[in-house]
Amino acid sequence: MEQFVQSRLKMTDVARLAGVSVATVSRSLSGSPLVSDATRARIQTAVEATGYVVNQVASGLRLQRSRQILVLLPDIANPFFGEVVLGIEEEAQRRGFGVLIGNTGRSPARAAALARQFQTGAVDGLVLLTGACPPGIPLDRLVAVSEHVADAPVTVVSVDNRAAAREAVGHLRALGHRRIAHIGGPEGNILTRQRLQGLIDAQGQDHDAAMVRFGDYSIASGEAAMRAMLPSRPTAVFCSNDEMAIGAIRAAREAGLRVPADISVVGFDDIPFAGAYDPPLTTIRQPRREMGRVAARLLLATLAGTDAPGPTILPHTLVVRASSGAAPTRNGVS
Amino acid sequence: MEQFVQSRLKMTDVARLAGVSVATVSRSLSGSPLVSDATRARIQTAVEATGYVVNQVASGLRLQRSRQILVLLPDIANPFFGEVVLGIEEEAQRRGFGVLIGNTGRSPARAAALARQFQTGAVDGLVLLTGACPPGIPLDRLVAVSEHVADAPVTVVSVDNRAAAREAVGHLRALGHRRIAHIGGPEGNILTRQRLQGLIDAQGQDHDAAMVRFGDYSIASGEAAMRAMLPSRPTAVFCSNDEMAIGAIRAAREAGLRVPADISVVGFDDIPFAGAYDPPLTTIRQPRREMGRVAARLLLATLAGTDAPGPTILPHTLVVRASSGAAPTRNGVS
DNA sequence: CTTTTCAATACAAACGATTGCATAGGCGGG
DNA sequence: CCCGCCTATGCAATCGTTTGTATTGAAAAG
Repeated sequence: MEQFVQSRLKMTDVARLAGVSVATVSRSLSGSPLVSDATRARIQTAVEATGYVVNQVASGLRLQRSRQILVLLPDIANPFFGEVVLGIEEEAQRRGFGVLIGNTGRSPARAAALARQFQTGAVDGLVLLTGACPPGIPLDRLVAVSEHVADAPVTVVSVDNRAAAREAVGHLRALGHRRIAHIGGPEGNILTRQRLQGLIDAQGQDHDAAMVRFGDYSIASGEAAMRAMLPSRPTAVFCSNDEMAIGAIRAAREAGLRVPADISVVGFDDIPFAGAYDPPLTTIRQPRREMGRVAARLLLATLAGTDAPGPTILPHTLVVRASSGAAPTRNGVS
Repeated sequence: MEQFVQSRLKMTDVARLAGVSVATVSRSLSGSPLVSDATRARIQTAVEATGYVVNQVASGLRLQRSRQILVLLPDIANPFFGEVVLGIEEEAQRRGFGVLIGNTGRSPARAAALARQFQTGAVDGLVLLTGACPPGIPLDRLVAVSEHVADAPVTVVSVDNRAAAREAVGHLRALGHRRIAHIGGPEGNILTRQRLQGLIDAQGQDHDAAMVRFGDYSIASGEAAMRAMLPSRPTAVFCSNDEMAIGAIRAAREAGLRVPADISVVGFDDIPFAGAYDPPLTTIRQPRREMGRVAARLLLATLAGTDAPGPTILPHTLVVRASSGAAPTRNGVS
């Protein structure tokens, strides 16, 4: 009834079985040319017979590297990150690196605890999907995605947020909207500022600072922000992510407005639910998988000492769906 | 322009600074009573002055444990898991354990690579949120959540899926529905079978095997399954998760049906988007955070050798929202 | 047949922390 | 005043790999 649990094998066990020293086993396993074919074969047999795998902890201690990277994200439940992580994994795997994920939960303490994984040698590098960078990480071991890191010249892989916002708002203006509200991310955040700036670029004279609110990227915060702005009678709202856009739609409906007939809504990110919502969300698609891939490529290149090539600003796409439509005419006749 | 990067400190550095041996530093840091208060204070000062943190890799090698647990999930983008992970982290943190997350992407190869983290001593235990258990992990280092593990008597923390399904379908029957379709998870899966059984329990004579389809928990698969079943004219559909329920709603609408006037939809899980959808989804809420907490508690207890107490079947809740309503009368008059 | 050379292997010292055991003082009792 | 005991500390082995430096044996060169 016992599960088959082999007691942890050591390299010495394999060595004994193959009739060689651990040095030879180690060299054989790491593909050194200093091992004869015959010996290599015997070792291979022994490894397979025992199911031995090298102890990464011991190896990591000796080599001072682990061939693992750690992805730090602020909220594992946020659907934006899934695809980014896939991109990272894809690229890491190709280079023989493993990927671990750490959830900081927006808590600096937890971020610091995870960063210890690095300082301690358990991982070789970090990909930050969160703006808060734990202290004490050398810059060449770090790449950020989407979020700029405060107070540190960390490489960031992202879209051109300002241009994307400009495009989103331009789309609304082309539909005749002028009274365009905005629900941004956390106030003060660089991303938030960039997207707001894009809105202002597009709105020009029509920009109304009273129709700007800030949320925390949650549905509830979008709902609250929208409710607060409804008295100003916007005909459209541009939201800094899709969750807040969904919240905005809910608030608008609660007030008896139809989307998009009475009010148009544009989101950001194109998370998987965006296209499935009713109405399907018009939004800015970020090339999330590619962003992950590029970030990993950059990080692994710097870890390897190679210089990291290629652009870090990736192209976004405006995805027009049913949540945005022509602005209502003044007398209510569309 | 250089970032402040302290070269990696070793315990010897701290020891030298405090004027003691590494042994004493080690003892002091691990709270041994064999260190005098004066020495302890001096060491503390030195640690703080240098910002030293112990090298977990070296420590792990010596101690043969890492105080880390690894959560394996099949799809990091699935919103079901977020809250579970939070529960796990909460409990782990309380016990001084760190939590890492591994994304298996339903690929056995990746699962195996992550399992190596265990075999290699980088993590002490595993929480599986995926049905596929990588081979070679001792049973007492494992706890599963929600999904049963095939072919192995692994402890599983879950709700009573059969009873929950029975309750969901009972709710529909109480609303007058008899022609109830079902979209399950992957065919053959234990979870899928349990929920199907609950449906059959509740439907009794009314159960129609022709109105059962299986999906892969994605919106698209729910949509496809629903489309396939619409010709059978169900008045309600019970889906094995919320994404597929959303897919079902989309398919129904595409066919010109109103939800819930023409067809009621019930989901499972109560993911964050369920309540925000239009219409808000009637669904079975799983106590996800608590499931995570219990799983972590169980795992850490067995790791510590303590016997793990308490139930592993947690209570679910039927959350009635607007996607379910009275069955339409035969002549179309409701 | 000796010497050089070279390929293949073994030896042993790291990597950085932990811990059993030895030891150095300090103190009380005789 | 000396001895034993106890407390606080140091020494050194250990965890499992990797790798620079022997070392071995055989083939090539003389």
